[in-house]
Amino acid sequence: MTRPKEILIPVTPYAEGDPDIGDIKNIVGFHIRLAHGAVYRNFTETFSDLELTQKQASVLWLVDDHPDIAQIGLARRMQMDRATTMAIINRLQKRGFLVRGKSKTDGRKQTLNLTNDGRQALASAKVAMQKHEKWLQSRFSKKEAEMLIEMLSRFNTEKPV
Amino acid sequence: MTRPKEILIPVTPYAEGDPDIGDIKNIVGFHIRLAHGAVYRNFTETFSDLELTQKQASVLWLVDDHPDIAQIGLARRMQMDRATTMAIINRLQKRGFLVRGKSKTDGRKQTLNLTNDGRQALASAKVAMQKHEKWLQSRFSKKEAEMLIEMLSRFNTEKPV
DNA sequence: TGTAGATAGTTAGTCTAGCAAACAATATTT
DNA sequence: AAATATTGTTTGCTAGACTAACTATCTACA
Repeated sequence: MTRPKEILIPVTPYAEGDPDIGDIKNIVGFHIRLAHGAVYRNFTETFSDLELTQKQASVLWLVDDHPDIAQIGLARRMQMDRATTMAIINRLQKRGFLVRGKSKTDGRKQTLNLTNDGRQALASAKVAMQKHEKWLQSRFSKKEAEMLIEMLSRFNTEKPV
Repeated sequence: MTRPKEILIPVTPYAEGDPDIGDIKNIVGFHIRLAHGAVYRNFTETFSDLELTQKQASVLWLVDDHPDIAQIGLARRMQMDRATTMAIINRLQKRGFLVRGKSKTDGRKQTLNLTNDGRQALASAKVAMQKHEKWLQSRFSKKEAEMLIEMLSRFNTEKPV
């Protein structure tokens, strides 16, 4: 492991002055991206043994929480389009973690359910997730974590009223 | 534009109880990913005329802020590896937005600088960024936005002390 | 009822991005 | 002087996001 001599923290907490964007340090989007990258890297490291990505683990989790869910339901919950969802489901199916079935109520839809292997993978994933979340949440008090989640969820609303 | 009949907001603000991860709704990583996705999509929409990605716009901005910066400097600031940085620089160079030069102080390094086209693209990007940030920050008070940035930046520290 | 439009899944193709591994050239350290 | 580190580069692989087209099915309404 080589440590860079100069550790550049590309951010300052915030800047004084008016909110216009003279400085990249004040761009919320920039910070979301950096944070996402850091979280992604830690996730990948934590899950390297399991060989599951964030998306894949989330899909396993959601399918387990919602048996017989259709791809479109997954897509909505994870805010992905159908094509992307297909690709992810295909990968998980190829590894034998879930199976597609026929919906009894809607001929267009299929049902998704975990296999035993899938359930086992999810169980391992939840253990790893605990470690990952610990890494994340160690940076925040419980109250702060709640606040962070609440603030992040505001991005997923259609439009602020 | 077809609107889904059922709009699924995949989150609840937070859940009561202890912080262990029985529920995907309490996973910070999950929310970061969703938020990042939403921000990314709005960015892409806002920047569709300019045909610039988040990364590309950020690189233009940083090169403008730091003339003669080397690729490795950019990589550190944006937390990318060298290979990824290469690819992004190559794309921007191919479009004539920046040029590579020779560093006078270190034979291994190259200098990056914007061309006139690059400066022009950045100027347009900053205008679009203003719109994008407005979309983002409309969800937050000024104080909340500052808090959010501060909290997000905690992910980019090595380890919490 | 019958038809037009919406929805769900699928496939193919394109693009960005991340990363590992290797290599050459240059700097730094010992 | 030799060993090690750093920087840029190339190649190859992977995941993921998106568009466009197509089929099958369902829904709505004239």
